[in-house]
Amino acid sequence: MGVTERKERERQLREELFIAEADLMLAENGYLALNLDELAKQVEYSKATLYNHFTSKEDLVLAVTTKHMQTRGDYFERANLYQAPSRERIFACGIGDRLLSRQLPHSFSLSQLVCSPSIWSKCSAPRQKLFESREERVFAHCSKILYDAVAQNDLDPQKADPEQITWGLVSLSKGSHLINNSLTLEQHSTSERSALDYLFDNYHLLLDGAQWRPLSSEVDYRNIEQKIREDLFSQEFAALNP
Amino acid sequence: MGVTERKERERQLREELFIAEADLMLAENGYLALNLDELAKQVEYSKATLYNHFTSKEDLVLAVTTKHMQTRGDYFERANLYQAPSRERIFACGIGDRLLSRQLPHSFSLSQLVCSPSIWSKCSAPRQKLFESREERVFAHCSKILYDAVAQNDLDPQKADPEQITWGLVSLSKGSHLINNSLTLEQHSTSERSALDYLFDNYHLLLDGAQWRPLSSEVDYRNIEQKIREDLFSQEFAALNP
DNA sequence: ATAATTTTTGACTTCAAGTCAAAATAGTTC
DNA sequence: GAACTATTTTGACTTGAAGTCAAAAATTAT
Repeated sequence: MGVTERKERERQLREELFIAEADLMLAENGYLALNLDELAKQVEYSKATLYNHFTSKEDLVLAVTTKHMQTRGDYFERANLYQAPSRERIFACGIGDRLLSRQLPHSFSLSQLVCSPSIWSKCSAPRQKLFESREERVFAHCSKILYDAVAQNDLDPQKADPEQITWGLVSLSKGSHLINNSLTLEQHSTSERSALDYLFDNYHLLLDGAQWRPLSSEVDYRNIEQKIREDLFSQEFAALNP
Repeated sequence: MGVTERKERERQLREELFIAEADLMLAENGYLALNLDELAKQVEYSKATLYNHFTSKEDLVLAVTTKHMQTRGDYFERANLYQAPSRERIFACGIGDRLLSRQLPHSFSLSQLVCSPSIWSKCSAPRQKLFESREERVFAHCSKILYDAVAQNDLDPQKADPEQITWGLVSLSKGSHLINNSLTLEQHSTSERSALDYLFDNYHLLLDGAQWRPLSSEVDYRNIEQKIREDLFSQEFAALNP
């Protein structure tokens, strides 16, 4: 008798509906403007039903963010499995990251928010665990690429610590997106380009500094960027600008 | 008759008291836990008096953050006026930045917060202007150092765009602090060191990538870090660990 | 001393998160 | 298919904090 299973499936579907709708609203107006009364009306359930699924507003936001992190993991997996030199594979992670931030411009500020103590502490333990495992998966793909880079002699761990490089790249990405979401910082550019426009250039500055071969003086990473877009993310990029 | 002046001075002092107390409370428990009823009790004024000074809770937080930005500007000014090669001066900015984040560990998340649309839009125009000018001052000191680096032939603008480098360094700093404040990200380190511990190493990776002379293969920036601490920030660092 | 002005405040409104007992619905048993 | 049980849903409620305002208190001017 599959009644329990069917019910569970329905519950799952309902939850996904809630998460998807909350995602839309978050994309629209951000966390502080997210109103559960409004969301309840939108999904045509009562607010109390929402609280049947999520322990708090924060818990709901964590669920949305976990979904985003799943997608990031998918993109990084593709990058990791890509048949290319290690430096191209790590670059592909960056391109996937950038793609995600175009598809879901609010994903960066959400994951910041969710990892801050005041939000995190109000989330349920199961959802915290799930988010952590999704995030772990993202890091595991990075680490694998770093490991291969050393194994394949593209990177000398004596010259630059692989873990350091990982944190450098993550910092660059997070920082650039942060600046991009900031209302004041952008203004200090004298050119029209801003932190996010320079992100890939700065990746390569850092990787050149670490002497991760091939250096950007040896190959043209602008062309390689195009190649990676086509090889790994052609559908997604095509769908971006309709 | 200096009655108006005296009153203005008293008002100013009162405001500083409010800001200082709010700063303490923010350092303690963060933005979401900041309660204006509690703050009013603490400073022994009514909440309505607080609203006589600040148009909203957000406006108060912006005032706190502006004070922090003033200090950052002071540190960057010191770095800019330092009699040393350009690369040491830009490094000194990084050291000042890091110092500030030790003195005021909450300053980073506050300035993030304040520049997000939902907060920024609830602040008064005069305080927005003030914050922007404080931030502008910080950038102006950076730009001056970049300009000098090119003028003194330490940096070739053909190889790496000075504006790009600025954004790279700012991204690295913001990103590392962001990670440091995140409850989940830190866990993915296999060593005990984390993003912030690697920050200066990554600065130098980036600056080496940009070929900003002297390269870290030519001089020992660990020693230079000690020198800068003593030359520019000795008092502040001494006061840090009581 | 008194009138005018400014400052301060307690009591209020508003809004959204979160709770809960009762109603509605679905499933089970005879 | 009626009666009983379990689960799900909900409207109406409580709570807590931001923000408002008219009146009281304090200060200054005449």
